[in-house]
Amino acid sequence: MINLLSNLKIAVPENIFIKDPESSDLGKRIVEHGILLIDEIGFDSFTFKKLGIRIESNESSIYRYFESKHKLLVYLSSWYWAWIEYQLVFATHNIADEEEKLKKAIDIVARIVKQDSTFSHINEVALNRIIINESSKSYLTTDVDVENKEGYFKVYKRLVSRISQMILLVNPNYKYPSSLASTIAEGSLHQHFLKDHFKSITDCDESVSPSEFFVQLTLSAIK
Amino acid sequence: MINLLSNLKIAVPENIFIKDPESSDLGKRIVEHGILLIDEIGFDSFTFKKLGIRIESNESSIYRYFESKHKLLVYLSSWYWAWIEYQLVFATHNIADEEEKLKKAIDIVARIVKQDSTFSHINEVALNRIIINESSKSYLTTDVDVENKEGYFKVYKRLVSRISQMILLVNPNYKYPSSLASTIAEGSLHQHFLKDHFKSITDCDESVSPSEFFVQLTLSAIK
DNA sequence: CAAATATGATAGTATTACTATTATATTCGC
DNA sequence: GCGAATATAATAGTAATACTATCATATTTG
Repeated sequence: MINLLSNLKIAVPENIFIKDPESSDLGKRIVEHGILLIDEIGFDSFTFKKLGIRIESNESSIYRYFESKHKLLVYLSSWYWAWIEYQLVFATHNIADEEEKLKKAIDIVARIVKQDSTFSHINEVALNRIIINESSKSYLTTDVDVENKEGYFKVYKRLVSRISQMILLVNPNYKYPSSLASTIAEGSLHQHFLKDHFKSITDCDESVSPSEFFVQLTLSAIK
Repeated sequence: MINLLSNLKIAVPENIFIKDPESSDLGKRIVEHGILLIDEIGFDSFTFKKLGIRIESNESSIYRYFESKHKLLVYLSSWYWAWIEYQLVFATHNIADEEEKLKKAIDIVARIVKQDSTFSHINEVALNRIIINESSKSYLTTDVDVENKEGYFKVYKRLVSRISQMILLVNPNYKYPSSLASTIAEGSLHQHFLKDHFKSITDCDESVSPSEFFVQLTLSAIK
């Protein structure tokens, strides 16, 4: 699988960036070290100036790729969800039983991420931490509706819709497939956050995973 | 109920503020118009300078009540959850049946807020919108762990724990009471957000409420 | 090899999130 | 009713942020 897919590129909506960071060496370094720096100091403290120093490039050059740090976060979120979607489609493709398929899908969305060597400049483990800690800041803004119209969140919405479809294939009469799917996606990030910071209000730990919890929740709700 | 409780004060952890805003007229105006202004322009654009102009007071005076706008947000979140907790305790107190009790509790946490005239300077409807749109920013920070140790989030955690206890009273063998409770609390805010901005990934609208969805989800999971 | 394109360096701007200081009101104890 | 304490207001100042603009210098390409 690793070698088979070495030419694969994760597709992110084109209007999120000014210049495609995948198209140049500098672009890839911006994304690579952008992920590492946001993971280290948090999105709020992150600036293009600090990133410029880190990659020994110039603030002004980074602005040629992304209009703002907010757009970089939207880019990283889209990349992450497109990558999860690709894993989900790949892993569920040859499962015949619809219920098994759904269980696998939930597991992929809710599990903790492992490094994927297919995309050498992306540290998926660090990116996963960013998604857990920062991704909601990408849409909790006053411009959500404008940016949503521009398609900034379509990758995420498409993934949730896929899960929603899978739920309906297990039970075509279930009344809340979209709400359940969005609860699985957002809720599993939240459970990961809770186990790292607010342990008293989650049951998730080394022995209980968010995947396990959401599989039980989902199957009992729809059956 | 309104007159009965006219002396009631919602208790917020004392170390969140420098000076208790409930203790003076200016303090109340800071909270009152802080809510309205954050609701209008969003937390990210909100500044103490703008609030000072709005209430015809001085930026420096506001800093005598709250160390930063972040602390004001933590204060507002705590106030909100303490207010929800009080409603929850009050409304479920005389329900004998544990399942009915839990259903009522979920409804109170997940329903859309109506104005409560008990606290005249607080616009609960605007505050509810702030909680939906901004409250996760109060804990998605690099200092969560420090602030958590200081007790900044204890009101929220206590509310989730109450729901968790109620779940266990319906089914003492259910494996994930805390994760389910935290999913209800956070998830219902998220569903409200989705119905306002990302309609395609929720089933909630005028006819289906987040309360209804989470009641069905919860009861089928634990029974 | 010239032209186009990419990157780098520098400077500048309005705003933010504060801190510090001093002045002026208001309230309180006696 | 007065002096002291406390609350609020006014002003100034600071380092950092989130950019924009301009010009210079590499590098690539046709």
